[in-house]
Amino acid sequence: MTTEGEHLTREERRRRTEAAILASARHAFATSGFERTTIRAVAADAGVDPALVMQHYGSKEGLFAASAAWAEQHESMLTAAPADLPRAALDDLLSRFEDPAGGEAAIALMRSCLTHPVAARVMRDDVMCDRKAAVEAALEGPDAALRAGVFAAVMMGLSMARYLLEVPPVCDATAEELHRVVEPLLRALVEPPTA
Amino acid sequence: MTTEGEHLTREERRRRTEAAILASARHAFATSGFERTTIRAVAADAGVDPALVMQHYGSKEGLFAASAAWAEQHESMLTAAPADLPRAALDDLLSRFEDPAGGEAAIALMRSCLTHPVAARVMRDDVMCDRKAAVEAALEGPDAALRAGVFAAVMMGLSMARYLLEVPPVCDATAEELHRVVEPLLRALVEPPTA
DNA sequence: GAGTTCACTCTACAGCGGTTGACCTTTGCT
DNA sequence: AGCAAAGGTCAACCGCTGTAGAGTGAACTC
Repeated sequence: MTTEGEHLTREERRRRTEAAILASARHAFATSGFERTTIRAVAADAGVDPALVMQHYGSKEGLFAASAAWAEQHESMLTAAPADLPRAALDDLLSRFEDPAGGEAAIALMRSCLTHPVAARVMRDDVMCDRKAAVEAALEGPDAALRAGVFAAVMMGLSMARYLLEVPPVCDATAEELHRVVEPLLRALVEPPTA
Repeated sequence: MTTEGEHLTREERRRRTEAAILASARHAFATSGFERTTIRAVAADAGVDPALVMQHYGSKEGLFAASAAWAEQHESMLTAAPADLPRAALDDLLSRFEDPAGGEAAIALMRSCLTHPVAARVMRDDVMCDRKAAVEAALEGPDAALRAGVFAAVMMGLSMARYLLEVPPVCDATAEELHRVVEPLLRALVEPPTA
């Protein structure tokens, strides 16, 4: 493809096509999941030959690994006091998915995390356990580990309902509404079990 | 297959092999998702020729439709007072997934609900919206619809973390521990927002 | 300005997987 | 017994998809 821009250095060309391929791949993986996206479709969308995709990323697995990613969680998740955790976690979720590139990468990971072994491992060990650890560190009292795990599960359920399944009331809600409804819920997890 | 039982009527034979195929299919779909399970594998596991599967269920989609299902929710979900909803919902979830056949059918549906169009539709429109409606009917106050939707999202997140992704602290917890940790959380959603 | 390198394309292979139609074999009816 | 029907098998087709290898033309080097 390479629009009619002139005088592109070789490396510049390479970077552009590589970026184009990656963008198409992210979109395809985020939309259709790993199994349903074909190298050919990605290549066509990027205006490129299928074989070129292989040359750049080695294999479909390699392309997926480069496309599906979970950006670092915000520092606020790690440093927040228990009382501030709910807000920090929701902010982290919202900003992560609204980011244009990172959002699709995150969606691509989630989309396949129930059916693709590597995506499942990343989701379980990296995303969920990191989340859990961050929350658990701030918790006290009994069931701290389980409460942290449930915290992570809730965030995952919300993300999937809002961005992947697109369940009506959740995917249409504004950020404010979500804060209003979800934060009290998370607070019930984070606060030491009253009584 | 057809173990060495004697004198089976034709219809009886048919029922048995059909049941064997369905059991294998449920297991395969629940374990690997729609795209990764092959008719051939299902047939082999059931000790049957692949073509027979087609004859019984018409197509892979038909087999999936027969395998992935979401049993009716317990009446308690529909008749519970708001204060009892959390317990009813958790009981519904736990008993649904521990049921030997229904559990795999439910897992099969969830496993593919992010990547298979029909499964996604069923999950969104039937499961989530029914759940939401049941909860919403019991709620009052502002954001009732959204709170009901978030309620459904939380249940989905828990199910996936526990039965599909198998995230450590959540999948190892006993029913009692889950009740102890999750119910207060749901109560925060169900109770009218205490200003 | 000639040769090399590198991005890129074309063509083809090989395997898999859903699906089909012809065939066999046992059951049930008369 | 004999015929029809239904459960079940076998072999094959056909399209798709990941992947590999040879080739091409433009960009860089000297």
